[in-house]
Amino acid sequence: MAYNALKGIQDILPPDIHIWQKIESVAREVFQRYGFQEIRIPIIESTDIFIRSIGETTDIVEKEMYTFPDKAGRSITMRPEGTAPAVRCYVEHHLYNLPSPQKFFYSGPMFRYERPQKGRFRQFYQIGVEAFGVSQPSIDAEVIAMLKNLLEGIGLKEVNFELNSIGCEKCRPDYKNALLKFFENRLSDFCPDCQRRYNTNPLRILDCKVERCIELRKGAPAVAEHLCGNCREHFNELVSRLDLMKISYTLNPNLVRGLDYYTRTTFEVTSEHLGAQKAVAAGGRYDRLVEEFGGPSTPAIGFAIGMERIATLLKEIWSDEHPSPKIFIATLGKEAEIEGFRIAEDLRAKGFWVEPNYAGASLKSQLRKADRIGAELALIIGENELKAGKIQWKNLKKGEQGEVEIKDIQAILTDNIQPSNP
RNA sequence: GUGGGCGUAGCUCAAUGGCAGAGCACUGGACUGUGGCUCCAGUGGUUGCGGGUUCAAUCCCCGUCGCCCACCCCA
Repeated sequence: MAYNALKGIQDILPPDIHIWQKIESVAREVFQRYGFQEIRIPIIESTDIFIRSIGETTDIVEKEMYTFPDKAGRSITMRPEGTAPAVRCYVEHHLYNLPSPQKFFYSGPMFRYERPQKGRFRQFYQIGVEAFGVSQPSIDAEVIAMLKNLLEGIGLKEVNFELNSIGCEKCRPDYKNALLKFFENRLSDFCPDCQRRYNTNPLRILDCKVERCIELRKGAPAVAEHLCGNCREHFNELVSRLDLMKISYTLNPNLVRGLDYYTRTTFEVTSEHLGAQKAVAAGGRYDRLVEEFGGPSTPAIGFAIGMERIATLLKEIWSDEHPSPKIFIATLGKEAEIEGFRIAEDLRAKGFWVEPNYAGASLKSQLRKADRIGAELALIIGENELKAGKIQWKNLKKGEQGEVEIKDIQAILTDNIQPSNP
């Protein structure tokens, strides 16, 4: 084997690709009902865009970005996530001048230079949505409902919605200070990672899995108690909307997003059927980001779905469903092969998936192939049939067989198979 | 970046310091032009790569590359 795909980067082939297509088609259908329109945005951007939005001290920016100089020496980065490019797009095209809200979705690969593991890759695919221009919590609830409908639409069950508010630029600093104060004099008892987090992202200490740290942080100030009036009201309203829609969720005060731009609402959908990387979708508000990118103050909210993780879950549900040919044409001899070629084109024009026999082979091996590729109907053309202007047909699922004049093929097809493939 | 596990046929995996195997898949035959089931045969390997120990290494040792899982972090 001369070449392999790069570490953490994988090919997606049939039959897996059919699961991906299913996810994408359901997503499009759901997004349309909620008025989210597709945008196509680049996979490379100026490096600054990600540093400014995600945060200079985050792991993503510090060590996970594919960054390189282009031929003119500009620093280019392959997008590690989609929100920052979407916001850049929104501001660049002055979309804030259009009626508010503007709601978009996009899909495609993201890139992070990480050590791969279950559910984590260096090139991974997301479907992302962003809604600009609404500060009311109703859109938070709507976006979460849309995500729920999407996941249900593709048949995904047994997922948990987790919800939190991390406050706004007014109340988050207060909370952070309260947290720092709480950890200050017992910091040396925490694990090395938490001691590092104390400086980089103290909210993350709340999420540490080390048992000693879990014990030590009991009694730490809760974010809910430090939200300002507006943020508390926003969160309460969101929660009551979700209750109204009978969407079940778990309040998780430790749900901290790693990206700097998040404000207020954060949420995550997790599954227990995955490995350590169990979030299948996640998102939140980023009310400051548009302004930071040079646009007018514009609230916004979005989420991203991890395609590989969803596909992993769906693989179990969607085990053997994949498209297969409807008709196989088996022929014996050059003349028959040419006639079969003509019939194949005719049937394809009528919308059927037709597989011919390309190379000469025994009828036995041709029918074996027809069976193995999952064809429903075999058409057999040999010397005898050519002379008589007829073909043999065989229903491979039922085992029934018969003979029909070539001009009457259509009747056999409608008796034996569906008129077209999905 | 850190830690652990694993690399043998297309796939899933055996094996022993002494001829490298099975199942599945693929091709053909039993059945001159009729699939699935059965039976038979065939194709397919520098045992990831490099070095070392040894009369002899797929096996033991060292290095290296790759994959997997976990930590960190995140979709």
